[in-house]
Amino acid sequence: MIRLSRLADYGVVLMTHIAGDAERPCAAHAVAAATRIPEPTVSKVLKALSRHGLLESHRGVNGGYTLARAPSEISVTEIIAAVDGPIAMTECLDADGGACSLETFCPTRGSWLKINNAIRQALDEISLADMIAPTLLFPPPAAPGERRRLIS
Amino acid sequence: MIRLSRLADYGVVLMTHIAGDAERPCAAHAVAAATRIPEPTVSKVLKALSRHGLLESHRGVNGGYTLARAPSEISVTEIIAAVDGPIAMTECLDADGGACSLETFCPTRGSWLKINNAIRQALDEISLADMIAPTLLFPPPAAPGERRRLIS
DNA sequence: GCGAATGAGGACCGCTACAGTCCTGTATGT
DNA sequence: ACATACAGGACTGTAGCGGTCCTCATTCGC
Ligand code: FES
Ligand code: FES
Repeated sequence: MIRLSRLADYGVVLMTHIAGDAERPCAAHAVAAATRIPEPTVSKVLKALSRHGLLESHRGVNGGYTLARAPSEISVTEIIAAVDGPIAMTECLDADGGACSLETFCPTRGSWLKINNAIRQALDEISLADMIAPTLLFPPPAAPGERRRLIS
Repeated sequence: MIRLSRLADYGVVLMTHIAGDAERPCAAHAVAAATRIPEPTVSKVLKALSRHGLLESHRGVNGGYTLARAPSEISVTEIIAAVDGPIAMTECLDADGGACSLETFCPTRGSWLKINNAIRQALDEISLADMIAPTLLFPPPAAPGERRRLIS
């Protein structure tokens, strides 16, 4: 029902991997090998991440990427936004100039803001550190055949 | 950063419209005219909604659609799910059979569940009634030039 | 009973946006 | 100098989405 682009997902996975690899710069191809994500794509995502100040890049031999901040200081929201760009949910007010013809008359707009705030808040509260850490908070792994719907 | 499909958005708008029109059946073309959404599309969305038991349809002359339940008993989640179908955010476990090769090894999976729960909960708490009602809870209308990002 | 209105349920199709690839610089360390 | 690795594009194929249309089933008014 709600879709997060795959690239954004990659972003999070890559960030967690780099976060787990201490301070040593991780080269793109190394991360690609570790995560099994095609290398050019990894490179692309990593570049986006670094362009938005979430990663620091080091060129040259033995170069690579390191986290720009502590894991606890990086929220999932930032990662997603860096990769996907700021795309609004409803596209009513997407770029500039109301694309939506109903604009002020539509009774749902105010409510969408409320919803978006709720979601953003939920996402903001989750830091990269939370992503690495305790899987213990969650129910035991699903049975093999079980099919988990992330969002109903 | 997170996208809700346009059809799903339409679904919510249409539902609120019908909810506002009391118990009299609303024909598809009437709703289309009122909402300025192209008629065939309205028809499509409405059909999906009724197929999932959120609307009741009445055929024949003076037929149309009415809410199947009270507005307060219909959550936004249901509407979106009815139109978009249950699509998970990360597609790691999208349909059946893990499409994601990392499956159990990926440290982020547990956390995604947490995130999804948070989002689902936020959405579940909002009923159709909430969508119609008080826009008063929210800050005053934005200044003309202001550009609101729904989700950063 | 007949015909108009209205929904049901598909088939169909163009297009955008996403995912993925590649190429040509530029910087850095050995 | 050279190998390594990032930077920043351009480019492309494709799936899914948004939108349209057509044919049947049902119900009501006349
Ligand atoms: S649908 Fe665009 S403002 Fe409501
Ligand atoms: S990326 Fe698929 S389970 Fe983590």
